[in-house]
Amino acid sequence: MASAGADELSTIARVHATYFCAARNLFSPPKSMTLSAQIKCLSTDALQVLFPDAALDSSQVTVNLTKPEFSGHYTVVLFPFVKALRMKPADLGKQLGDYLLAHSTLFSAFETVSGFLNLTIQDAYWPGFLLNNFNNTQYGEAPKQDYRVMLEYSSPNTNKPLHFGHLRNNFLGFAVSNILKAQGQQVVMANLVNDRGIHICKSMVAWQQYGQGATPESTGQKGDHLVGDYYVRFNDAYKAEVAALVAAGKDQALAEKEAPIMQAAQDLLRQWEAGNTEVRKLWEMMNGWVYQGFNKSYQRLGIHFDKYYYESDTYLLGKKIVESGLKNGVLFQKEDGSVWIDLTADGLDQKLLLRGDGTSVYMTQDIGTARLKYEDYKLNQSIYVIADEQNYHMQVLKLIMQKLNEPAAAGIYHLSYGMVELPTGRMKSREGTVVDADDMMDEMIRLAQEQTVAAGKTEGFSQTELDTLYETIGLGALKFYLLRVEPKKKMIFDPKESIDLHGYTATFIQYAHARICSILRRENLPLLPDRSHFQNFTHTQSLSKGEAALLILLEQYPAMMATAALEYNPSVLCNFAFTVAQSFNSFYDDHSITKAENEEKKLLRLMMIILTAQVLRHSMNLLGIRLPEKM
RNA sequence: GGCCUCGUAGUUCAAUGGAUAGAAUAGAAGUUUCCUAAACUUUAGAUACAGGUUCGAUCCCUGUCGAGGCUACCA
Repeated sequence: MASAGADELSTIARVHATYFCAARNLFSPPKSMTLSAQIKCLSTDALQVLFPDAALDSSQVTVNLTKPEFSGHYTVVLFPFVKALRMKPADLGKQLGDYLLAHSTLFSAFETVSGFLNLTIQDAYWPGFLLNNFNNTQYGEAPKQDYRVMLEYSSPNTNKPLHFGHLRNNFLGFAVSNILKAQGQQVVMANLVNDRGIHICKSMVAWQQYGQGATPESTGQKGDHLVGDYYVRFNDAYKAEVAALVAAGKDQALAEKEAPIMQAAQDLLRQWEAGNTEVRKLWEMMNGWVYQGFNKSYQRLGIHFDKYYYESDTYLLGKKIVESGLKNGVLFQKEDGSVWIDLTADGLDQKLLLRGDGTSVYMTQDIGTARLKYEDYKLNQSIYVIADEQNYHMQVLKLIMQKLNEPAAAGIYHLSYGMVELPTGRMKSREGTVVDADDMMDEMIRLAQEQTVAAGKTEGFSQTELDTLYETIGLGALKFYLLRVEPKKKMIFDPKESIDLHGYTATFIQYAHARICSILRRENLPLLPDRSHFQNFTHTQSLSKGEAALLILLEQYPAMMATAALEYNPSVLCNFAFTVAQSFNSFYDDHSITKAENEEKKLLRLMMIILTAQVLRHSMNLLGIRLPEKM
């Protein structure tokens, strides 16, 4: 898991290193490189020319953004060279700065402060940048490549509705899929439905015993919620039975095993696996209810899948692979007939792959699915979006696949994320202490409506438009809230405190976007005007600090996207879009656009805000967040 | 017990080994005859603890303390 990530990172690092070294085309790095990369390239070459004996290479060159309290935009860190070259930082900075200024048109000034060389990007850089990109809907994306990756996400159990924790999984999987697509990869979004097993049998037993034929139609209840209620019902009954047995003098462990309703559930599972027609019919009916419910939720969440896998279809393949592994001697059988793999040599434990009664476990089915996925799409990589409680499971899966000599093994990567917890601890659907996903969506939309009305912002909208707006704001806030934290960190959500619509939120970004659209409407311009509108643009005046700050940010978008993709980390885009919106708001505050000082400034700023809106839309749309044109 | 995460302002989150640790929110003080004040400006406030490596450590290493997860013939 961590090691897979590290491998990936070091591979990319190597690619970059060779790229920079190969870019020996002195002082004319490719235009397609980001500013930061160009500066790194230029600085490396300059250092090698100035100090040929020092054997410096690009891996030692660090380029950062200049802190706002200093003048300049990008900073080269000089400390690493000071010792090797036996020079004072100020002297080194002066030499390097002079050289860069003399040999590149990128910079207009430099300043050395302690061990940092602060470089100022020439104003003349920006007109070309803007004209090339301001209305480019693909700005930030990378070219298509023949790299096939599957993202498995959502992967629900069919015995209960989605809860708040599942939402993190769904948003994360959807967002990362889109980010990788934007990076040119060919992505299959897959959903592996855990449709069989003891969990659904529990709901089935409870429904048989207490349901009296209830259906979604007869109760008016969403199917997944209906089935989920019987799952809770099962556990209530189970607890009562265990308590009764214990009160009658039974040992706790024995009581848990012998409780009649549990035995009934296990009996159902055996009948299911034996293909009992009645059981299969009940199973199909109740799963069908759940799928109807899930589909409604998915639709509302705005997520979708290219491919569904069902555990009931793959577990037999898993069994087959396990059986052949047994023949090969990779696996072994215990006296009771159960099948195991011994991973103690790898520092792990022995792992069960088939029960003594021949029924399969979770791992068995995962083995089958992994092979099936690989054969279906000839994948370069297979990413599993699964909570970190399954880190061990995924580590073992990959290892078993390797030992079984399955070609799918190499591409398996676990995108592990921290669980969403309540202030009181984990959500437990068995105990009914969950924040329901559907309820959460309702609540967010309600909140959006309440605050929109309170702010008096409903003028000029039809009721349909308002409903759409509330949903855009409410669901946007929900998605942003769950995506803005780095995936691997766990997060705590307190239902008593509603999700904010101010500050570091989707609403903030949506508002900046709406403001830009408002300006464009005023100017009778579409969101993405034709380049001919700016044919007369010439650059003669220097940029203000606010203009330069926003441009520096916008230029970083492709690099940010690449980072988000490399780290499988949508929070990078949340952070970036928020910073852009923040920078725009400040800019907006002390620069007039429609009433700019002169035509040149007006055209410049129009291009800037058009690109700003484009970047905000592009980044947020990847996360499944829509930006309204009016709010 | 073993293995793996994680401890940063009151709170929620940032910070490829680089400058005086950044935001948001809550707190304090301001801004609207001017393109949307769901905004902007100013202000106060934090690296759990102890060592080590380094020119430089929130980041890497060791130990202590604290939180969580895994270690099922559950999924």
